[in-house]
Amino acid sequence: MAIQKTSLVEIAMDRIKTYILENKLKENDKLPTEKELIAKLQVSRTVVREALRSLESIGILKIKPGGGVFVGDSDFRSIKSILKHHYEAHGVKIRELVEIRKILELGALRLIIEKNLDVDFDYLESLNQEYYQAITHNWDTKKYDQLFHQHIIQEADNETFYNFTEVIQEYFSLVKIDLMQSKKDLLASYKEHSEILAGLKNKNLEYSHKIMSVHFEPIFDYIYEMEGLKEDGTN
Amino acid sequence: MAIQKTSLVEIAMDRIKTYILENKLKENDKLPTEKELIAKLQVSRTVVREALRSLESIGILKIKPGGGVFVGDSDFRSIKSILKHHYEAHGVKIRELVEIRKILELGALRLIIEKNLDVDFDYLESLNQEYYQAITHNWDTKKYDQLFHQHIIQEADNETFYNFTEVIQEYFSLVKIDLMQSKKDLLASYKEHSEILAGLKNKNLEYSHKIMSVHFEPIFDYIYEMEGLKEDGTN
DNA sequence: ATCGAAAATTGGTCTGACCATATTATATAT
DNA sequence: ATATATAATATGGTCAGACCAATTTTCGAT
Repeated sequence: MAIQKTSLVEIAMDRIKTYILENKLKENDKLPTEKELIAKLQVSRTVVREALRSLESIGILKIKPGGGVFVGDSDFRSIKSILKHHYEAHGVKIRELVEIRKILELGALRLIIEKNLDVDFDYLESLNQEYYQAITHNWDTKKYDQLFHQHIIQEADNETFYNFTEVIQEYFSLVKIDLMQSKKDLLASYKEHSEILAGLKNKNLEYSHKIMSVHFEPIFDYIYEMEGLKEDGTN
Repeated sequence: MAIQKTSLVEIAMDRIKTYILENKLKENDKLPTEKELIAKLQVSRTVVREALRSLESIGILKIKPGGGVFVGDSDFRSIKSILKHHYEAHGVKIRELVEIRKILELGALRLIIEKNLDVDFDYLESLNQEYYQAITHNWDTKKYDQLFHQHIIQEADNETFYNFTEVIQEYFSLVKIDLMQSKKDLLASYKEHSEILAGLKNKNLEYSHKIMSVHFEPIFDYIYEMEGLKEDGTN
């Protein structure tokens, strides 16, 4: 078993992370300057800078030239950028992402109903009405559809779940998918949204699950059609 | 709107990422040396090094002292380390993680049945038998239980789904949770595993979902009890 | 052809310098 | 006294050159 010696940069990274935790620094709080860190950690500026850069690239820090070093936002932006590169390098099967989204959406419905949560139906219905307006006015509907689904997940009262879903959604948005829905399809989609809300109102898990499944069907149809038309596994 | 000038390091990072993509470098493939990158990118060694370090910290590269720079494994190790820090800084509600796990496991069952996948029941049953042995011999059972669940997810034929689940699992493993199951509870758990497999064999989604839900009940009971005993939201 | 020592390559760290931007202090005008 | 413009300072960004440590390659002895 080869014991690999830890580099000074890694040690510095750990100590800076620990510094943040021990001092309970929150987002945008200021860290010691490079010069101070050099004194504290007793290493060269090279090491301090490489450590800071690394921590910045994983989103833990934010470096403002001329200003100082600050604690970064915990918005998982760095995770999204990692997935972006992973996608560009390896591709991803759209089918897999859609399957995941379906599972998550079904799961959100389950959480809402099983935990007997109060849902902001007024807002969800207003979102769906905007969706309807977009459909009838031939605007871009995708945005409104997405907002609706996103908000249902938000209603599941699970922040971690919501965060992960957002990451998946970001991943998903990298993939070009144009499933050219006719106005008839879109109106059906709108109707399904309404029915899902009805299912939620009645706390009918089975029904809302059924409708949500139907709601995903055209997407799967489209995907299976696509998969039949090409060989490479990048989409 | 403030246009922020991009630093040379960021530009270098982009160019190196692009280099990997354009040359279709795979895991462990070698990149140009620092010296060569300095010549290629026409920047100082400082910039090249900070760019390489940053790319290493997000898992895209792997730097071997004395050896060279290589493409990193795409095992999401960096994402896990980001989540680790996020957990240490913000904590996480166990309830949320368990809810997510339940949703994912139910989802896996759904994918297997809806896609009519062939499942390696022999292996799953052998895993469950090991679980049984561990229970009766008073060994540590957690490992075997985990293997069983992990493999079910693996059977869902969705690599992205599996990867995300693994990340969640890693996140989960950071949390200390000891739900002290009695031998009686464990035997019930073992039985439920068997019933889940039976449900899968019969392609009975409803049944396997029901058993899986029951399977999670003691965990939720434990968690709700815990939540009642403390106020801080860190667990 | 094999093995081992020597040499070259490669990344790791240190120092000191200079630049650009942001912040702070100071002087000035009102 | 306050507000504003200006200068001084602090901070991160980049560059250059040097030396160290680990790895890889080269090459001679066997």
